[in-house]
Amino acid sequence: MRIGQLARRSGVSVRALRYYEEQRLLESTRTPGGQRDYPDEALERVQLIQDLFAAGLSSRTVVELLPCVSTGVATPAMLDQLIIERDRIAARIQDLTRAKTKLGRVIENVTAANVAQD
Amino acid sequence: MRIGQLARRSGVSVRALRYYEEQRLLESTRTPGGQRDYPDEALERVQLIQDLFAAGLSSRTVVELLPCVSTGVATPAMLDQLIIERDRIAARIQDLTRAKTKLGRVIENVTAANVAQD
DNA sequence: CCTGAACCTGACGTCAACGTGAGGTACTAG
DNA sequence: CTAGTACCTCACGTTGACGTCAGGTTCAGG
Repeated sequence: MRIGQLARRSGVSVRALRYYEEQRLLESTRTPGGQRDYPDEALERVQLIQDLFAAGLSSRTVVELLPCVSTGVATPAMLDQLIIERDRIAARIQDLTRAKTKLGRVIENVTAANVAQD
Repeated sequence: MRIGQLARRSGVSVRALRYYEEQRLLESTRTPGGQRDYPDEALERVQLIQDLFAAGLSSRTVVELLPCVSTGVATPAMLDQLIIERDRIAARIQDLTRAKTKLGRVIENVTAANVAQD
């Protein structure tokens, strides 16, 4: 599969895929002409990368953790890092939940005020 | 209260507080000498700003929503925006929860493998 | 009066994850 | 063989929320 197709299937830009390769998050073989060629598994991989990015991990962290995420094998240091990141995500969820609750209350207030006004 | 004290109390940097003012998120009166002077309520305000930033809102969005967040009065457009942001946060929580679950499974796998190895 | 800490205003630097040309090469259909 | 599209590699631009340095001013204590 070439880069354009992978981009369309995964929903990320061609530029992003090249960036992932630059950051060693994603590999590709090359055609004799020098164009990138991806196996089908690349799609999953890209989606995993996107998930981790969406979770706020940096590409540096992702590149460190990808091996054990895909193979299930990790050094103690990698395990520590995994736990750190999971906890960071959990904390972030707490933050977001608080903010959401706050906004929710504001919405209730505003709605109530508007209804009262009608 | 002067800017240094507000910074220490709120846990944000002096630079950040000046930035908030630049973005019209936070007001201050000035001493005759030109130094910023904050009322006690500024502390709450800063914490609210931080919460909204942490929730991924931009300063532009925050400056639009702050009035109704603090006063409880909103135009229909503001209400729409509030709802949009709340839903965005909810979606983000979903993403993070998925990522957390994924990492959690990886951690389980790794831990199981390591235990088996012992 | 004088010093050291805290403050002031510009204004340029940073960082990540790409976007966006520029200028050239590879692949595919007819 | 020749379009037209997809692809390639630089390499600079973007955005948001500040960090940081320069050069000067204000404030509190002794």
